[in-house]
Amino acid sequence: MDVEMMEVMAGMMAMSPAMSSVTAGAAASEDEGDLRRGPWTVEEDVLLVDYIDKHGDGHWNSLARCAGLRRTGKSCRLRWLNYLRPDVRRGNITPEEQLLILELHSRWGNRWSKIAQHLPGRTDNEIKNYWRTRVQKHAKQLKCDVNSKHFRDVVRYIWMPRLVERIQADSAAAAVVTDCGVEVAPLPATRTMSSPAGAYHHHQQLVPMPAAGASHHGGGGDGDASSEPIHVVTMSPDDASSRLRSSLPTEAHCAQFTLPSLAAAAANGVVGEVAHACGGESRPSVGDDVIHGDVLSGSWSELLVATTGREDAGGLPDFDELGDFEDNSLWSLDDIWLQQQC
DNA sequence: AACTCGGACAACCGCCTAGTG
DNA sequence: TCACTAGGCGGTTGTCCGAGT
Repeated sequence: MDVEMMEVMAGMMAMSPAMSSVTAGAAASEDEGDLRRGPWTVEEDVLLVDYIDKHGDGHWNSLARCAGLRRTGKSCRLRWLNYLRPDVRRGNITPEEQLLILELHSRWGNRWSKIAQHLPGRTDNEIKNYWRTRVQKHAKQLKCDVNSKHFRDVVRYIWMPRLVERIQADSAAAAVVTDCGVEVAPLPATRTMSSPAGAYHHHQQLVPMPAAGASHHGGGGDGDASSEPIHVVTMSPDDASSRLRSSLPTEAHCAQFTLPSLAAAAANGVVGEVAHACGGESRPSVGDDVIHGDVLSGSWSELLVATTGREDAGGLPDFDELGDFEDNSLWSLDDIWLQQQC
């Protein structure tokens, strides 16, 4: 464990009230058997990070023993993957990420780890939590099941277009004001977003989905829909020193998203691309209200009235006016993008 | 100021699958 | 072929914290 890592750990302790506040609580269960349970202490985190730093991960059960951790291998693995891993991104789910989650969930359902593969730095746990707390909340407001056709319609014809609108609006603002030192052209659907993972430079591309099994997770790897074009977002950390600091919420960076035309997508098979911008000083981003919450914050009834322009919308818009689509034909970003262009 | 409630998220649990002897 | 083990994954629970009353 080098000094830098220790500094990072201290920073993480400072930013994680749960971690610091539960240290005493975790000790209460320390004597229950040989294995500890409950929240991890800073000391345990240091042990785990230190060991993995020196020996790498994997073989979690033996790793837990060798590292001197009185934890199950599973617990160590989870702690590492969901919290301590250097490239874990923390903070609010951006509109782009929301859009991607909605899109991918429409394809794969609750395949959280599979979805997470396309959102670098985001863990399956985080995406799962997002879905349960945000998306299912909206479904509940609509008094319908999250997997129902009605809710899928709402997502496709209201939520996702609004996300796209937000992304476009933010991109327009970003074209005027950017603190990244990078010229951002006012292209459609181009925006600058903020992210708490400030230490990273993101190179995000929407490219054809890689072959099944390319996942670092190794398990599963079912190749369903693997031939479909899909977002693949890659990230490359600048340097080791910044990695864990990326979890600090005060830092931000900018990344530029570009969603090219369908024509271009059809021509080269690339649905879109997200160009990287820069790291830099933290500042409130454009569309901060969105980034810190849902685009669909506010009541659904208001939203539906606003969308349909009818007071008597009756809870759901008249989707028949919006075009046909098969019941089992879920939306795609292409559809949303096309709709926005009309 | 005290209390309640809901959101957010870390952590655990149980099941499944792949690998190995 | 079968049993065992490790790892992965999705579902669920527990806890903290902030907003609202």
